[in-house]
Amino acid sequence: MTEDSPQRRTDLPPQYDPGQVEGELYDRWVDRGYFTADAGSDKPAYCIVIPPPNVTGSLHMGHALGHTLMDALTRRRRMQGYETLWLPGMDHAGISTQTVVERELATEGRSRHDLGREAFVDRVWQWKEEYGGKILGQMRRLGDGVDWGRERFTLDEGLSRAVRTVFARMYHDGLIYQAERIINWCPRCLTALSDIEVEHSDDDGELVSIRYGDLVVATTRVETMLGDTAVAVHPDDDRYRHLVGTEVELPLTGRKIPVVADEHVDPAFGTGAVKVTPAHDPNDFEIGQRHALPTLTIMDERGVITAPGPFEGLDRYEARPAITAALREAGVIEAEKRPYVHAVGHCERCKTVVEPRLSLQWFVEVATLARAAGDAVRDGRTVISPPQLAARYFGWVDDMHDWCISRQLWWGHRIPVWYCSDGHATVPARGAETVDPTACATCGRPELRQDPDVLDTWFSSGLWPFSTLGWPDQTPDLAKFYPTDVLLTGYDIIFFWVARMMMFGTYAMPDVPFRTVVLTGLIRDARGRKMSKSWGNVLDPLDWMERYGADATRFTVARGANPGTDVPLSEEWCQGSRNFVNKVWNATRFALLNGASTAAGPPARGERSLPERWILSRLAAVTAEVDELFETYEFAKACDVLFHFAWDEVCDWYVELAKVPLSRGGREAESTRAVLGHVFAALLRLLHPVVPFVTETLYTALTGAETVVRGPWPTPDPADRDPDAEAGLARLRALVTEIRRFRTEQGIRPGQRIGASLDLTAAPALAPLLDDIAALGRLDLLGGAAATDVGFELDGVRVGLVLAAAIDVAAERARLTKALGSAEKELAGVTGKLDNADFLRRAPEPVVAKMRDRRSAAGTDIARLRAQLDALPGA
RNA sequence: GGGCGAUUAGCUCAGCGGGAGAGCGCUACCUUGACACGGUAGAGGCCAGUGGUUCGACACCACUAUCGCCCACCA
Repeated sequence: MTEDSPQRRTDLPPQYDPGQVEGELYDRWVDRGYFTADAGSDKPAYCIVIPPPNVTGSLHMGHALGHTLMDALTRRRRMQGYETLWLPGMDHAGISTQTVVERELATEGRSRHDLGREAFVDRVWQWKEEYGGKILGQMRRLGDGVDWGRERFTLDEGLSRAVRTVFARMYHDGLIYQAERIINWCPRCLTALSDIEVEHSDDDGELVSIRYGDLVVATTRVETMLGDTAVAVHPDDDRYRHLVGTEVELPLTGRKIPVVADEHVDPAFGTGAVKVTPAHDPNDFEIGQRHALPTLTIMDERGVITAPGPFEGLDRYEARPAITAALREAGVIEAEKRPYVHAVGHCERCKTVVEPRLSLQWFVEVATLARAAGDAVRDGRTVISPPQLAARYFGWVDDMHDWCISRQLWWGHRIPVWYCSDGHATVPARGAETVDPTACATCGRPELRQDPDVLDTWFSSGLWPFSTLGWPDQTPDLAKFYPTDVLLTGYDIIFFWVARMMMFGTYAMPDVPFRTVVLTGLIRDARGRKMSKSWGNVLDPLDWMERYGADATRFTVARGANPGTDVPLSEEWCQGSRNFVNKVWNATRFALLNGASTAAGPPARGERSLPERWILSRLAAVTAEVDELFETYEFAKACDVLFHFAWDEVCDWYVELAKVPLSRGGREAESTRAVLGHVFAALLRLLHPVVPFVTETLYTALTGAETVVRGPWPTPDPADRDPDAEAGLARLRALVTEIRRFRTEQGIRPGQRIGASLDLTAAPALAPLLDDIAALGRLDLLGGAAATDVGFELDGVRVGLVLAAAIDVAAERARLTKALGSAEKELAGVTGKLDNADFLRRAPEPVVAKMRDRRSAAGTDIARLRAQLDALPGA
């Protein structure tokens, strides 16, 4: 087109090729600094910190979902003129990473102990530099608009200072303590685990009844009997009351152990008598505490029996049958083994059955922290979206056990506690938290050694929202961007992470870590199952991006993201998204080929044709709707609204209607070009947060602008709303559809004409259509696809469904009769309502009005159908 | 053992007091100068069951059934 300005492009290929543009565009965005935040800016701040993926990690569908949504939120705010910061980074992922490197060492036939601590940690860093952070490149591929200049790692220098500062302060505030407790122990990883690193599953066990002197106890853990130091019964249990205070003999050992009375025992379960093993069971430990029972450890850290005797050296699972056999031989097995399903804890990382183990560990006392974390949500300083998931959050923070934070690992933040030779603990002083102590705080001795253990990974990730912004220093970033605006993550880590950030944030900072928590669902396959390697149903976003493009991948996950519900995915969905992206591509291409332009802006309201009034009205409505859906994190709906507006309204109707004036040229064509340009520019901007690449390519081609990344985000113009035009188009569409249906059902060929014979005076309801059509000119140019489909002419004001000679009169009569029947039924139903006094009295006025409309519409339908029936040949 | 949620078209899901919807799949027709990664027209549903509230219930309430998920130290 001759009007094209030089920088605009019209030479786009008929199929969008994402691979060709995505990488180049991303680099350009980064190079131009679009994602770089300025803490000194006057613009309002908008900040999201990324949930740090594991260094060992690779981008999976869960990331694709979360990152797409975070990117969309940030991109929209950026377009709106906010100073946006989306801060990237990674988590050192204690156990995971250590395990990966240990496995690598194992292939060389070595263990971490062969290397020693320092060399091993060096080795992990080396691994991290070489192979870690693969996911960062994959984030670029997805289009994540993060500020790479602010990338952080949970083990980097600044974050380590934050960890030490918080630890020391909490210690001095009495919120961190050391204690000997029963903790969850993984005999394979050889470390303590927190409660949430333990997964429970219902496993098959066997309940064995064993006679201890005058009592019979039932247990699923026969092997721990070697460590029994009592038998407990309920204090009110009359069966055993006389035995309380006496002693019974522990089989195989000859040891005498006391019978104690304890409320914990359920008299209705089993025999009502419980063996008590304080060193190997958390309940028994507490019973032991209450009755001052000795703790007898009979198993080492690998789960091997250490009690002297015939079972010494056996693994716990070898010991169980061996001891059972010995008990049977001793004649103390009371009943046959009974199958029994019970919940068994497994190590989240390696699935090994967790062993409760008595050991000295560091704990966070959570009561006050958890209360503060709960209150922050209760009083609305932080909002959880969707709100129904707040219940889960409260359920957890309101009933939380103390958190075991020490791990017997080497990869992580070393616990900042030093011991003198007398075992006194020294923690860096308040105000000098990052300075290593040089003398024991208790006895002044100078020789100190640091605690060998490291902190739970979640300790450092719990500080993420402020440690990444520079805390404990008072940095400009912290001042500008804290509290952050949104924390977006899957609902599965509400306990692991969200609650912890809330605890630390409310403790260490003057305000909450984030204003809103947006929880997404989990990724599922097309049949709603979890994705897992063993099911073979894992979908890979990298594969999708390769074959369908980053935009299609993003649109697919975003379109599935209904708040708080799981996101089913399948390759077909992604193909659909790819098709949609291509549709947008081609429609914009059509606009470009026809000289669409944003230079002039849409024509004045009084000079707009019906289709122009209609599409601009719809654009205003959709803009407002999409904007609101973004505000409320309704991503799936926002995508759905845009999908249908773009495809059904812009492409299928407006573009087709636009062909009429475009073919005529002149002022009408000018006006159409301006409207096309305006509508497509707005549509591309609305779509940009979710599908950034294709929209950038098209927007710059259409407008000649440097980028769409900087906006502006469209704002709806309420003055464009035009209910009359929307109603007019609805009538027009209904008529065209009716004509097309008639042609299809009658088997009328595309080029074949049909003549008119319906007298409009018999169908007055059609009259308003004529005005609409008259405004458009010839009906045979209506509606694109309709152009040849419709194929008959508007004859002055006379129009009609014209029955050609060759139609199947009987079939048409049958169809019309059926339609007449349902119209009469509708009329009867609605009339019945309107004759109902109760209805008229109680129903709200709009409802009544709607009923009247329906009655009137049914009436005209009946008249029209009768007229058509009468018009049939042979009537 | 507690808590939460689901049950709507073949599949995956929206709708949540007044005319049953979408995507994919399916049927028929169409190589139409943006797009076959397309177009047009269709078929397909006692909205899990039973009671209740209401002028009116797929939507609200109660119970039942089935299926999920989360939490949980009854051996």
